[in-house]
Amino acid sequence: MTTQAIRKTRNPEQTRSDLLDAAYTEILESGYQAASLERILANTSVSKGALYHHFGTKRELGLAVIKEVIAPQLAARWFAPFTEHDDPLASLQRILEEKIRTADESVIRYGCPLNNLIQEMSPLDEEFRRGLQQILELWVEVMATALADGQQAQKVRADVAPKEVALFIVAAIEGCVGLGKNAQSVEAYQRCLRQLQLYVQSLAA
Amino acid sequence: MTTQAIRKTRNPEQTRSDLLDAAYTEILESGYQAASLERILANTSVSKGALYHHFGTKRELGLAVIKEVIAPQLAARWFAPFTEHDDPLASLQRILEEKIRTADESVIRYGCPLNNLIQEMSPLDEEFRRGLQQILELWVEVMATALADGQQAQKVRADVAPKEVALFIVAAIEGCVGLGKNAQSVEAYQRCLRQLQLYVQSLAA
DNA sequence: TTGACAAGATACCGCTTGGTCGGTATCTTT
DNA sequence: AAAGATACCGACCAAGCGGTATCTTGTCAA
Repeated sequence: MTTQAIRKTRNPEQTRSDLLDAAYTEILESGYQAASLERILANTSVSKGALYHHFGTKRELGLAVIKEVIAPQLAARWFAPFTEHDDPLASLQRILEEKIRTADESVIRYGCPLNNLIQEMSPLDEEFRRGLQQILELWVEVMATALADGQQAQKVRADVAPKEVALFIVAAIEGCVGLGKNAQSVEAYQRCLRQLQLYVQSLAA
Repeated sequence: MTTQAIRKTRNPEQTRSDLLDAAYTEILESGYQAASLERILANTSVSKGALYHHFGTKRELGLAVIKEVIAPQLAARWFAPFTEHDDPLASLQRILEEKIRTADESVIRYGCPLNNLIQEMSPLDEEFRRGLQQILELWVEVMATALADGQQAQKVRADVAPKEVALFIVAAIEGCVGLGKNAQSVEAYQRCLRQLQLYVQSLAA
């Protein structure tokens, strides 16, 4: 016989979304493997029963965080701006300028959630890897397409290989975040992105 | 009363070094937090008592791996080649060419031990962060010095800022490894490094 | 109004984890 | 040879982990 501390009103979608948010934060702070379900529950005042009602395993929760939290977040912050104009280099410069301007301690502290999970999980779990890879490929594709369009519009040098350069730029971005994170220095992060800006500039026709 | 399975001959240095090697591998495969002491012991046939004789805590073992295994390894593979010649860009191209040529599944599978630990540990443990930062700073410094020397010798464009560019190159390298790791694709890794080569080439006077 | 099911609660479980501790064997010193 | 320090052994421990079982309660269609 148990007395239950019942939530007044039910709201399964809210519960699910609360769990995803808390899990996202916990994973960002501790990594996936070290993420504690107990801690996630404590931060949501959701019960373990509710958690396992919505997600079959910790793994499922982690995969859902990738698909439903991280992917949309990156899409909004990095992909979307490209589709707005016909000069991809200008778009990219604007994005980078924005990142440099708004860089603060929170970005530098925990780094890029995508990159964090890549380094930790991609050798350990094939499904995690594929989820992350999907985001990465979309990112590269969006950028490559924009670069190719830019070539048509004579804004981008004809000798650049769009896919290759897009891949490199994504790599450089992740690298910059990573270095800034370890230096715990907003300034180092900004200096690194500035060099990337110079590189992007050199791609102009 | 316990009967002990004694090692015929004592060899503390060997034991310590065995532990460091096994810990390095375990950390590379699982990350630091998920690294299991039991598994390390199983791979070394060293007893738990011996481990805790040489290292006070798991943390000490991890820090020792950074200082005594990862740091020298990176120094040998990435720093040393710079001091050999007076044309830093040529040195760098040679290093990158070598990396592209010898890229194999093992590099792509587990990525860069330095980068892995950065993403996982730098927000969680200040001493880990400092140990990793020391390696990073040395790397950047070696490269920056080489670039500055290259400017003196008129081999490097006068308008490049050595420290900034060195930082960016290190970031780009880590980024390339990271992307290759998640793509599980030697080819993606190579393509990414090729773009870095083109960038390095553009620095020539 | 009621039956069926979704949603949520909580006590509990087996297992692994990093770490401890009393003890023993070997090596060095005197 | 005695003694003291160093190296090593392995049983044990508390805590935290992800996961399960069993229960109650809210919701809504029939």
